[in-house]
Amino acid sequence: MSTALTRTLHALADPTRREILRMLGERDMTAGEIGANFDMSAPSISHHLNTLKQAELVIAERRGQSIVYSLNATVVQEFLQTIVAALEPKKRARKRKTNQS
Amino acid sequence: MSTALTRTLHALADPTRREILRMLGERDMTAGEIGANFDMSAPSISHHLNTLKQAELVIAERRGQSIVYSLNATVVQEFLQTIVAALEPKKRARKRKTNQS
DNA sequence: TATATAATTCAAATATTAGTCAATTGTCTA
DNA sequence: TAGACAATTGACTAATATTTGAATTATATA
Repeated sequence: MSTALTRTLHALADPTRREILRMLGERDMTAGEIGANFDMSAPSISHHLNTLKQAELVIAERRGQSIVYSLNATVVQEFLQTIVAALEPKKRARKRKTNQS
Repeated sequence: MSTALTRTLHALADPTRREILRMLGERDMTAGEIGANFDMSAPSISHHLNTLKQAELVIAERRGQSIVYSLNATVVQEFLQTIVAALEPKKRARKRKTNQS
Protein backbone atom coordinates (compact mmCIF):
# COMPACT_ATOMS: atom_id res chain seq x y z
CA MET A 1 0.00 0.00 0.00
CA SER A 2 1.22 3.44 -0.79
CA THR A 3 0.14 6.86 0.32
CA ALA A 4 -1.93 9.25 -1.75
CA LEU A 5 1.11 11.48 -2.19
CA THR A 6 3.24 8.62 -3.46
CA ARG A 7 0.54 7.58 -5.91
CA THR A 8 0.15 11.15 -7.10
CA LEU A 9 3.87 11.70 -7.64
CA HIS A 10 4.26 8.32 -9.31
CA ALA A 11 1.37 9.12 -11.62
CA LEU A 12 3.00 12.43 -12.53
CA ALA A 13 6.43 10.87 -13.06
CA ASP A 14 5.56 9.71 -16.56
CA PRO A 15 5.59 11.90 -19.67
CA THR A 16 2.62 10.16 -21.28
CA ARG A 17 0.46 10.66 -18.21
CA ARG A 18 1.52 14.29 -17.87
CA GLU A 19 0.65 14.88 -21.52
CA ILE A 20 -2.78 13.34 -20.91
CA LEU A 21 -3.29 15.72 -17.99
CA ARG A 22 -2.19 18.64 -20.09
CA MET A 23 -4.67 17.72 -22.82
CA LEU A 24 -7.47 17.33 -20.28
CA GLY A 25 -6.60 20.78 -19.03
CA GLU A 26 -7.81 22.08 -22.38
CA ARG A 27 -11.00 20.03 -22.61
CA ASP A 28 -12.67 16.82 -21.50
CA MET A 29 -11.91 13.92 -23.81
CA THR A 30 -12.97 10.33 -24.36
CA ALA A 31 -10.47 7.51 -23.92
CA GLY A 32 -10.43 7.09 -27.68
CA GLU A 33 -9.70 10.73 -28.34
CA ILE A 34 -6.89 10.65 -25.83
CA GLY A 35 -5.43 7.50 -27.34
CA ALA A 36 -5.48 8.99 -30.83
CA ASN A 37 -2.80 11.40 -29.71
CA PHE A 38 -0.33 8.67 -28.83
CA ASP A 39 1.50 5.99 -30.73
CA MET A 40 0.50 3.38 -28.21
CA SER A 41 -2.11 0.62 -27.92
CA ALA A 42 -5.55 1.27 -26.45
CA PRO A 43 -4.96 -1.05 -23.48
CA SER A 44 -1.80 0.80 -22.64
CA ILE A 45 -3.61 4.14 -22.65
CA SER A 46 -6.36 2.58 -20.58
CA HIS A 47 -3.81 1.49 -17.98
CA HIS A 48 -2.34 4.98 -17.85
CA LEU A 49 -5.83 6.42 -17.41
CA ASN A 50 -6.44 3.97 -14.60
CA THR A 51 -3.21 5.06 -12.91
CA LEU A 52 -4.36 8.69 -13.13
CA LYS A 53 -7.78 7.71 -11.79
CA GLN A 54 -6.31 5.80 -8.85
CA ALA A 55 -4.26 8.88 -8.06
CA GLU A 56 -7.49 10.86 -8.21
CA LEU A 57 -6.05 13.20 -10.79
CA VAL A 58 -8.83 12.48 -13.28
CA ILE A 59 -12.50 11.52 -13.19
CA ALA A 60 -14.09 9.06 -15.60
CA GLU A 61 -17.74 9.19 -16.57
CA ARG A 62 -19.50 7.00 -19.06
CA ARG A 63 -21.42 8.80 -21.75
CA GLY A 64 -23.07 6.33 -24.09
CA GLN A 65 -20.45 4.04 -25.57
CA SER A 66 -17.66 6.37 -24.60
CA ILE A 67 -16.01 7.13 -21.32
CA VAL A 68 -15.26 10.78 -20.87
CA TYR A 69 -12.22 11.79 -18.84
CA SER A 70 -11.81 15.11 -17.07
CA LEU A 71 -9.35 16.61 -14.66
CA ASN A 72 -10.17 16.20 -10.99
CA ALA A 73 -8.96 19.66 -10.20
CA THR A 74 -8.98 20.07 -6.50
CA VAL A 75 -7.05 23.05 -5.24
CA VAL A 76 -3.98 21.04 -4.38
CA GLN A 77 -3.96 19.18 -7.63
CA GLU A 78 -4.39 22.36 -9.65
CA PHE A 79 -1.41 23.56 -7.72
CA LEU A 80 0.66 20.58 -8.76
CA GLN A 81 -0.64 20.95 -12.29
CA THR A 82 0.57 24.51 -12.38
CA ILE A 83 4.00 23.55 -11.23
CA VAL A 84 4.26 20.72 -13.66
CA ALA A 85 3.07 22.97 -16.47
CA ALA A 86 5.61 25.60 -15.47
CA LEU A 87 8.46 23.12 -15.54
CA GLU A 88 7.43 21.10 -18.56
CA PRO A 89 8.88 22.44 -21.78
CA LYS A 90 5.93 23.28 -24.00
CA LYS A 91 5.33 21.01 -26.93
CA ARG A 92 2.61 21.84 -29.32
CA ALA A 93 3.34 19.48 -32.18
CA ARG A 94 0.49 17.03 -32.46
CA LYS A 95 2.40 14.76 -34.76
CA ARG A 96 4.37 13.10 -32.01
CA LYS A 97 5.75 9.63 -32.54
CA THR A 98 6.88 9.23 -28.98
CA ASN A 99 7.24 11.48 -26.02
CA GLN A 100 9.67 9.26 -24.20
CA SER A 101 13.29 10.26 -24.12
CA MET B 1 17.64 9.26 -20.74
CA SER B 2 14.64 11.08 -19.31
CA THR B 3 13.80 14.72 -18.82
CA ALA B 4 14.77 16.66 -15.72
CA LEU B 5 11.12 16.92 -14.69
CA THR B 6 10.60 13.19 -15.02
CA ARG B 7 13.73 12.50 -12.98
CA THR B 8 12.63 14.96 -10.31
CA LEU B 9 9.12 13.55 -9.99
CA HIS B 10 10.41 10.01 -10.01
CA ALA B 11 12.89 10.86 -7.30
CA LEU B 12 10.10 12.37 -5.22
CA ALA B 13 7.77 9.42 -5.75
CA ASP B 14 9.44 7.39 -3.02
CA PRO B 15 8.81 7.81 0.72
CA THR B 16 12.41 7.05 1.71
CA ARG B 17 13.77 9.68 -0.63
CA ARG B 18 11.22 12.23 0.52
CA GLU B 19 12.16 11.51 4.12
CA ILE B 20 15.83 12.06 3.25
CA LEU B 21 14.94 15.40 1.68
CA ARG B 22 12.91 16.33 4.73
CA MET B 23 15.87 15.55 7.00
CA LEU B 24 18.25 17.54 4.81
CA GLY B 25 15.81 20.42 5.09
CA GLU B 26 16.75 20.58 8.74
CA ARG B 27 20.50 20.25 8.37
CA ASP B 28 23.25 18.91 6.16
CA MET B 29 24.12 15.31 6.94
CA THR B 30 26.69 12.70 6.00
CA ALA B 31 25.60 9.55 4.18
CA GLY B 32 26.19 7.61 7.37
CA GLU B 33 24.01 9.92 9.46
CA ILE B 34 21.26 9.67 6.91
CA GLY B 35 21.50 5.90 6.79
CA ALA B 36 21.31 5.64 10.57
CA ASN B 37 17.71 6.84 10.33
CA PHE B 38 16.58 3.96 8.16
CA ASP B 39 16.30 0.23 8.58
CA MET B 40 18.08 -0.34 5.31
CA SER B 41 21.58 -1.25 4.13
CA ALA B 42 24.18 1.41 3.40
CA PRO B 43 24.31 0.55 -0.32
CA SER B 44 20.56 0.96 -0.55
CA ILE B 45 20.75 4.43 0.99
CA SER B 46 23.64 5.22 -1.30
CA HIS B 47 21.53 4.31 -4.31
CA HIS B 48 18.71 6.53 -3.09
CA LEU B 49 21.16 9.37 -2.58
CA ASN B 50 22.43 8.87 -6.09
CA THR B 51 18.89 9.07 -7.44
CA LEU B 52 18.40 12.35 -5.59
CA LYS B 53 21.72 13.62 -6.88
CA GLN B 54 20.89 12.71 -10.48
CA ALA B 55 17.62 14.61 -10.05
CA GLU B 56 19.69 17.53 -8.79
CA LEU B 57 17.67 17.66 -5.60
CA VAL B 58 20.76 17.25 -3.43
CA ILE B 59 24.43 18.14 -3.60
CA ALA B 60 27.19 15.87 -2.35
CA GLU B 61 30.51 17.15 -1.10
CA ARG B 62 33.31 15.12 0.36
CA ARG B 63 34.56 16.27 3.74
CA GLY B 64 37.39 14.05 4.92
CA GLN B 65 36.22 10.46 5.05
CA SER B 66 32.61 11.49 4.95
CA ILE B 67 30.42 12.76 2.18
CA VAL B 68 28.11 15.54 3.25
CA TYR B 69 24.74 15.85 1.58
CA SER B 70 22.72 19.04 1.39
CA LEU B 71 19.59 20.18 -0.37
CA ASN B 72 20.05 21.79 -3.75
CA ALA B 73 17.37 24.29 -2.99
CA THR B 74 16.61 26.24 -6.08
CA VAL B 75 13.45 28.27 -5.93
CA VAL B 76 11.44 25.73 -7.83
CA GLN B 77 12.68 22.84 -5.80
CA GLU B 78 11.96 24.61 -2.54
CA PHE B 79 8.53 25.10 -3.96
CA LEU B 80 8.13 21.40 -4.58
CA GLN B 81 9.52 20.72 -1.15
CA THR B 82 6.90 22.90 0.41
CA ILE B 83 4.11 21.15 -1.40
CA VAL B 84 5.44 17.74 -0.55
CA ALA B 85 5.81 18.76 3.07
CA ALA B 86 2.28 20.13 3.09
CA LEU B 87 0.80 16.97 1.64
CA GLU B 88 2.89 14.45 3.49
CA PRO B 89 1.14 13.32 6.65
CA LYS B 90 3.46 13.94 9.57
CA LYS B 91 4.40 10.97 11.74
CA ARG B 92 2.87 12.45 14.83
CA ALA B 93 0.50 14.94 13.27
CA ARG B 94 -3.25 14.92 13.06
CA LYS B 95 -5.04 12.11 11.38
CA ARG B 96 -5.69 12.60 7.77
CA LYS B 97 -8.15 10.80 5.63
CA THR B 98 -6.46 8.64 3.02
CA ASN B 99 -7.86 7.94 -0.37
CA GLN B 100 -6.41 4.49 -0.61
CA SER B 101 -8.66 2.07 -2.58
C1' DT C 1 -31.58 -10.12 -31.51
C1' DA C 2 -27.38 -9.62 -34.09
C1' DT C 3 -23.67 -6.55 -35.22
C1' DA C 4 -20.65 -2.77 -34.59
C1' DT C 5 -18.21 0.37 -31.61
C1' DA C 6 -15.73 2.00 -27.31
C1' DA C 7 -13.22 0.77 -23.76
C1' DT C 8 -11.71 -2.26 -20.33
C1' DT C 9 -9.76 -6.46 -18.22
C1' DC C 10 -6.84 -10.51 -18.72
C1' DA C 11 -2.57 -12.91 -19.39
C1' DA C 12 1.98 -12.83 -20.56
C1' DA C 13 6.41 -10.74 -22.05
C1' DT C 14 9.71 -7.13 -21.20
C1' DA C 15 11.68 -3.37 -18.70
C1' DT C 16 12.69 -0.91 -14.67
C1' DT C 17 13.43 -0.35 -9.75
C1' DA C 18 14.68 -1.38 -4.96
C1' DG C 19 17.26 -3.97 -2.15
C1' DT C 20 21.25 -6.90 -0.68
C1' DC C 21 26.06 -8.70 -0.26
C1' DA C 22 30.75 -8.51 -1.87
C1' DA C 23 34.28 -5.81 -3.58
C1' DT C 24 36.37 -1.37 -4.38
C1' DT C 25 37.65 3.56 -3.69
C1' DG C 26 39.10 7.35 -0.96
C1' DT C 27 40.70 9.20 3.40
C1' DC C 28 42.71 9.35 7.93
C1' DT C 29 46.01 8.07 11.37
C1' DA C 30 49.27 5.17 13.89
C1' DT D 1 52.70 1.85 4.51
C1' DA D 2 49.17 -0.88 6.91
C1' DG D 3 44.75 -0.91 9.11
C1' DA D 4 40.41 1.15 9.99
C1' DC D 5 36.60 3.76 8.54
C1' DA D 6 33.04 5.97 5.28
C1' DA D 7 30.86 5.45 1.35
C1' DT D 8 30.27 3.96 -3.29
C1' DT D 9 30.08 0.70 -7.21
C1' DG D 10 28.98 -3.75 -9.23
C1' DA D 11 26.47 -7.98 -9.71
C1' DC D 12 22.53 -10.04 -8.75
C1' DT D 13 17.55 -11.16 -7.24
C1' DA D 14 12.80 -9.99 -6.26
C1' DA D 15 9.21 -7.00 -6.81
C1' DT D 16 6.84 -3.45 -9.84
C1' DA D 17 5.65 -1.20 -13.90
C1' DT D 18 4.81 -0.94 -18.79
C1' DT D 19 3.18 -2.71 -22.86
C1' DT D 20 0.68 -5.64 -26.04
C1' DG D 21 -2.75 -8.98 -28.31
C1' DA D 22 -6.76 -11.47 -27.12
C1' DA D 23 -10.91 -11.77 -24.72
C1' DT D 24 -14.62 -9.47 -22.36
C1' DT D 25 -18.05 -5.91 -20.98
C1' DA D 26 -21.18 -2.23 -22.02
C1' DT D 27 -23.78 0.43 -25.17
C1' DA D 28 -26.09 1.75 -29.41
C1' DT D 29 -28.59 0.78 -33.45
C1' DA D 30 -30.34 -1.63 -37.56
